[in-house]
Amino acid sequence: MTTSERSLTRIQKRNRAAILEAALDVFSQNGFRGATVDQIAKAAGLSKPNLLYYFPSKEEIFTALLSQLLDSWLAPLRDLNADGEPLEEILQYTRRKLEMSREMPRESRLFANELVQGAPRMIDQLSTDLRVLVDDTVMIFETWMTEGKLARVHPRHLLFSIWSLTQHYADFDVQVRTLMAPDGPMDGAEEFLENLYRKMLTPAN
Amino acid sequence: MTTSERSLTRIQKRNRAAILEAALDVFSQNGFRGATVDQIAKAAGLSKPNLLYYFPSKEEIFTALLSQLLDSWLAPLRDLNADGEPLEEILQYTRRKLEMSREMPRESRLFANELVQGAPRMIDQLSTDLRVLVDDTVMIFETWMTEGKLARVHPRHLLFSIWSLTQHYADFDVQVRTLMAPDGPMDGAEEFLENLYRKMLTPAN
DNA sequence: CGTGAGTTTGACCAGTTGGTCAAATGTTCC
DNA sequence: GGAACATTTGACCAACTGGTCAAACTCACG
Repeated sequence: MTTSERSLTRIQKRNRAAILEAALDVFSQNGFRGATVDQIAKAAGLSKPNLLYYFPSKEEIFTALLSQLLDSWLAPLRDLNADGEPLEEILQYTRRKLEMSREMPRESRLFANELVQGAPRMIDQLSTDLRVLVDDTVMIFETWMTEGKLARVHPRHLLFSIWSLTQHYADFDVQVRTLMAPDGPMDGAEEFLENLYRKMLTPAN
Repeated sequence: MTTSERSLTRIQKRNRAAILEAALDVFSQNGFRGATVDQIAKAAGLSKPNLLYYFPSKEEIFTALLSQLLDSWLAPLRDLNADGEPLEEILQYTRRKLEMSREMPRESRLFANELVQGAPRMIDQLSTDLRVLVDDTVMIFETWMTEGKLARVHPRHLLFSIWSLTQHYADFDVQVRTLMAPDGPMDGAEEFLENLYRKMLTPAN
């Protein structure tokens, strides 16, 4: 946030929020380059010059949106409790990520879109914030494994697997939907994932 | 293929191939809308009008590329042998998909880009060709499970899991690379996946 | 070689897009 | 009620983009 929340007019608050909401819609559907400022403006119920009165450029809308979303996107991982029961913590995290695929598919696709094109506007945050968070998580995983509370697997690939197995349902929704029909796209997904991680991660005695 | 391979000039063959190769590069990096005809032309070593002499439009380049690639992309799945040893067949398939992520990341990203944006130019093939192939595969999986040669899991989610766990490494390469450094992005991936599928799919006795 | 078909190109066009600007309209607050 | 400030808009612009076209050039082949 460049401007402090306090100094914002009633109208500024409403319009900035509407713009970011509209931008999420449009960017997640079309990617950065595929989205037009006009589309976003229309979706936000503003004229293009009016939108550009609130954000100086398309680029700025996008980065504002990214930094606003990244935090909440990563929150479940931060909530991982090192003192909890390892397998249950991981299952809980997986469930939350799967739920986010269902409830926040636009956010998932926004990141997917950006990542698949090399994440030109995200690399900095990836290599700092996310990297740190992942390193911390990996240490937790390793402690659990050393203590014999979790089967030994590569901790980073474990994390990737959770991300890809859950976000897949949001990012490639069209494909999943097509191939699951007439069932709903996520029918049975939770059971599948719970079984997968239980079998893989339950320590051998 | 609209034109039969036979009736093509030496030059036509060379240039059409160069264009498709260049198009794979450009489309996979930028998505359909993000790619410009000029970029593709330059990458193919042609002028824009010259490129448009071989393909009538950007759209046509893209669809030609898609239909050319989809077959080879799905080949490993077609090769699944219903009479083979179930677990080994699946591990073999997983290994091949992982190898394709390493060796053909552009193809993977091309499809990912398209799918994440709702696959407007692929839906037909998804709901016909791919759907049939998946249905066939599901039947094989179900036979194996009924015979007790494979632990019972949701067959469609099993397939999705293989796709997402392997293609992840190509599609989100930037992220994986950043978070795996200083190790190579795919170090340990094969072992991780083999362990995962063995543990999940080995039938309980 | 020369001729007709195949290939290449520069110039061009119309539509789209990100962004600007001055003027008009609203809002706030004394 | 009006001055100062915030918001909104229509008109506009330059850059980019997909695509066209006629003219020039190159190549295969008799």
